[in-house]
Amino acid sequence: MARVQFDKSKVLESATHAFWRLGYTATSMQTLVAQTGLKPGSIYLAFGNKEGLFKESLDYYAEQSLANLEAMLAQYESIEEALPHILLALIEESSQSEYCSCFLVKSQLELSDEQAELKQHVSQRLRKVESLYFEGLLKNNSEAEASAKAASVMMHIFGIRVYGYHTNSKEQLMNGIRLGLPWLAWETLH
Amino acid sequence: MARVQFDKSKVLESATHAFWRLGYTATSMQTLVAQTGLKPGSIYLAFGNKEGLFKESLDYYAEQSLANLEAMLAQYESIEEALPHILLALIEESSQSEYCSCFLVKSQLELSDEQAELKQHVSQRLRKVESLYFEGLLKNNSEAEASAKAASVMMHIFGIRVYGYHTNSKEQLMNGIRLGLPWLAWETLH
DNA sequence: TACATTTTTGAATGATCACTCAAAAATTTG
DNA sequence: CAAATTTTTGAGTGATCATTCAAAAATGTA
Repeated sequence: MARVQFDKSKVLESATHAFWRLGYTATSMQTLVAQTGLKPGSIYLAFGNKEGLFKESLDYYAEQSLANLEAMLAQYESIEEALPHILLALIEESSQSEYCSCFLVKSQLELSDEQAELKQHVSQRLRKVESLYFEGLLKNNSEAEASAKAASVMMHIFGIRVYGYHTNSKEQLMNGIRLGLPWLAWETLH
Repeated sequence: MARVQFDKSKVLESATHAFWRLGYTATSMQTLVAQTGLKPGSIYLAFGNKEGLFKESLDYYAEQSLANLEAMLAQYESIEEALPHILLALIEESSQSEYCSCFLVKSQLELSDEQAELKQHVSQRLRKVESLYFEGLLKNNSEAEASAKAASVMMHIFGIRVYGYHTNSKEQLMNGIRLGLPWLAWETLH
């Protein structure tokens, strides 16, 4: 019956989906066994334990997010032009049914000091996103300006991730974002 | 041995602390028994079940937060003057050790669609906070302006709650907030 | 083909989960 | 004070938790 090595990215896809939707603690190994189609032993051989599978799921998600972000940034002349499209996409996403906020943000807030190592793992991925914005902003801004603007962008993204998870008002989110980020090139958003 | 009815607010104080720190799922009834000093039977008689205790803990926290917010607002002439102090306090809070973000924000993000009722319970308290800002902003703004500004304030607060949970940079947070909320009366901040 | 190695299988494990309930203690009622 | 009612006690419940491991199957190597 046993086939050769399972498709790791398919397994991570379904594990990520489960962890993202339910959270780390609320996702049981039994759920993961059901969702991935793997037997317990295979999961433990490949990932060590539940925490190992969670970490790899986080990385799987983070890599996809960063790649997606870099692709968006590459499409536009400047980050000031790209960000309105990026933020609009986040707002659109937040109005979908079964919206799960951001896996990284949810995980960051779920983990307590008792899981310090996991928490740091998540923080690192979030900082990577911020540094991507920071680097882009350095083109047209001083270091101090770029730093403040990157922080402002991150806070607005976190805002969308939380606000969009409980309210369902695209217009309200758009108005808030436009007001808080007036230095972006909103006019290119036709 | 049995004393008369336990001190409900003391019990809610410790239950809130546990739920806030660890999250709903990761806080076991055994932990709650240990933290509150109550025996399982007493908890179930008084609160029905774990979810009941969680709801009352949320209300306990939300009422304190709202009271605190109203007290801050009452201290200043306008909300534009009060908000810099309120936000500064949130930033200061985020740099403390054992910082747990915001109980409402954490709970909001932890709960999935399978706990729709609880999720709505949390959303309601968050909307109450926003409406408080909205009402205050109506004094000096049109309805549309007040609505957008309230959304912007909420997003910045969510931003502080998430950003402050993983980074430890008061200065970075302050710069981001000042940049995103330029219509506040920052000059009155000494 | 024969043997060694790797991978999968899935029932079983002890620990911990949310929760129960009959007995005991404290309080209220008459 | 005695009976009725309310509250507390805490050991015990079945369910579910993360994890294990010996046997079976598949693959690699000669």
